[in-house]
Amino acid sequence: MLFELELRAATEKAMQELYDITVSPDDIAINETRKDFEGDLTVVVFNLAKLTRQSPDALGKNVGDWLQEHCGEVLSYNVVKGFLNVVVKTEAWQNVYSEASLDKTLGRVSINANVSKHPVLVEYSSPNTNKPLHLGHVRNNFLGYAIAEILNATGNPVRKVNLINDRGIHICKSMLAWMKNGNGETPESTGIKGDHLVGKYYVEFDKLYKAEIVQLMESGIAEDVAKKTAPSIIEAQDLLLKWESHDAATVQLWETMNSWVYKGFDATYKMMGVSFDKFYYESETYLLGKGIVLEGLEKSVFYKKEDGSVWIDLTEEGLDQKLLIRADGTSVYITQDLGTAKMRYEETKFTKLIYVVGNEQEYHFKVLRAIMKRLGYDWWNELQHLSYAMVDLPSGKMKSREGTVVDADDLMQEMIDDAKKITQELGKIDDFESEEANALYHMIGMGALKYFILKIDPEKRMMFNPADSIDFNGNTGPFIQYTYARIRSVIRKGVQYKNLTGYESFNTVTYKSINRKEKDLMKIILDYPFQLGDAAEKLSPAIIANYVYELAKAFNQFYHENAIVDESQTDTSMFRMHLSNQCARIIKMAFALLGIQVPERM
RNA sequence: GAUUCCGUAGCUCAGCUGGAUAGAGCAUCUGCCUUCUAAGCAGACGGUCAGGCGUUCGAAUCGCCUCGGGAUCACCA
Repeated sequence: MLFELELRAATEKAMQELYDITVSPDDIAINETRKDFEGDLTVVVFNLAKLTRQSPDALGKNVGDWLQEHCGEVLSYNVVKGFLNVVVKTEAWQNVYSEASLDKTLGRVSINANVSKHPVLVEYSSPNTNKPLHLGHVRNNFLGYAIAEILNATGNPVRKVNLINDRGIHICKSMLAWMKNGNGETPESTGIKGDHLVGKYYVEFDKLYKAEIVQLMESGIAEDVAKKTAPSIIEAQDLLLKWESHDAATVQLWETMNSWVYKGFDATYKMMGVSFDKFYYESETYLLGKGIVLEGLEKSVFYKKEDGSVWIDLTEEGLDQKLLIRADGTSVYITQDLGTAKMRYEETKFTKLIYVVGNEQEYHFKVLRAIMKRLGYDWWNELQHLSYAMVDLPSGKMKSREGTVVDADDLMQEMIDDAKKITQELGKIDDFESEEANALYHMIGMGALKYFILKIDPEKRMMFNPADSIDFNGNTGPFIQYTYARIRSVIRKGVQYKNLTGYESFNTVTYKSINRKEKDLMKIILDYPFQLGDAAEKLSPAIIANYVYELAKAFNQFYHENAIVDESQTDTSMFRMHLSNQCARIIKMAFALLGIQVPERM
């Protein structure tokens, strides 16, 4: 909040001079003044009053007098039931507004001036190559992309990385089913997108496997035994062993099927509008942890059991004993992660490594941090887990093996189709060429989907009901895109018909008759850098999303009560054009951070 | 069982480092397009902030307990 720090400091000084009492700045509570009272900022004086043994009202009055006398920015004040409401001079708002609008980034650099040259790594997406992406991945991808953009906007160099899980039993299952029933099918021969084709065989494998289990159980075998001894799972495990021993035919099929999947993922990522600076593949990193294990044993951080398995005891940290190397010498998932983290640090000297991963892996990342700390890497604390909750369907959890998923490609296509339908019904862009129109449908459909997902706090589980389509009215992406398009339209008309050029360099300080809605809008505009800083600190794109909504709403209120283009009042028009333009700039910039584009017309 | 996250209007969500009368959107109902884009604006309706106890001048917000939901506690990844 603008002027918060100044007011805090001034209040502290007032207490010192008036009462000779030293208060810590943390003890001074400052809020935005509620709409129903006069004022901009409010000092809550109850705890200060206690120190002076005065009534809150009397103290409020004394401090208010002092502020009015000593602070150039303070116009007046009023005290209501222990709340000191301070009115900041309009001139002061205008000065800051004028300065901020000259800044191309609207104040972003000032937030974080002394950042390191070393990058922040954001790892997200991290798909398995045995099935197409679904709604859960959509949340991951949107979040990861947005958080990388937000960190970048606050001055951090960012690298987006993707660790693809391309090896393991899951891909062997798809391979096996394809070998048995594939008849040489390819994406080209079937016209099916590569990731979907491979996913189809994964589901087939699972059906067969389940049927075998049922059969075994009917012949009197216990469930857990049946699960381990079903012929198809044995075959899949054999296939994995063959892969690990570099069997040529197996490796070739693995490469072929993975290449189908990558082609499919590329298309999906492109549709999503997300990108990566670097891809890592688990088939290349899964052996990296061995060095860490040796190091841990040497430092006696790890210990070896009689069977040869390697462990760490984390009970002091409130965690458990954790396995790092199996008795047969193979490594487990966390061992790979330890090795990968170390390699990345050596490569990049990252200032932070942010893992965008679902909250079911919170324990895993606690363990990861704890082990790195024990091993003495002082950057252990820079490993951060951006944890997000699952997406719920009304029917319960999504299970890709059972086919109860919302497929990412289908969902995006539906959103774009809905956008097309609604746009055509409104009939505002009938003059668009088809290519231009399709780009707009894509923009709106994806905007609706991204905003729908990103406006929700990552920590909270979100409910998605495929039966109710995502809204295009109210607190939605299209509402905000629409506000942008409307501003652009008004500005175009102002320039075209009323010759209001040069509004961008209009000296806004000279405009004296600011009204209530203009000021409200100005205050929200000036809050942008603070919101951005908050979003970066909390790793929460939802803060940006909710802020832009407030901004768009404030603009719409202003728009309805004030004529922007008015030939008789050039100054007023110029000021309002300037204000509208600033508003549009922020909407565009902030939405870009969320990966959402805005149209000139819709 | 242990750890952890969550529970706010019929539905989807803000607000949570303690502050004034708890906010939006959707849904339902009512107004506003021969002035700049009505995907908009204005209004009505809708709340025991899961429940209880405590701390405090003050609790949706902090602490404890209970209830309800999720996740995790694997020689899976």
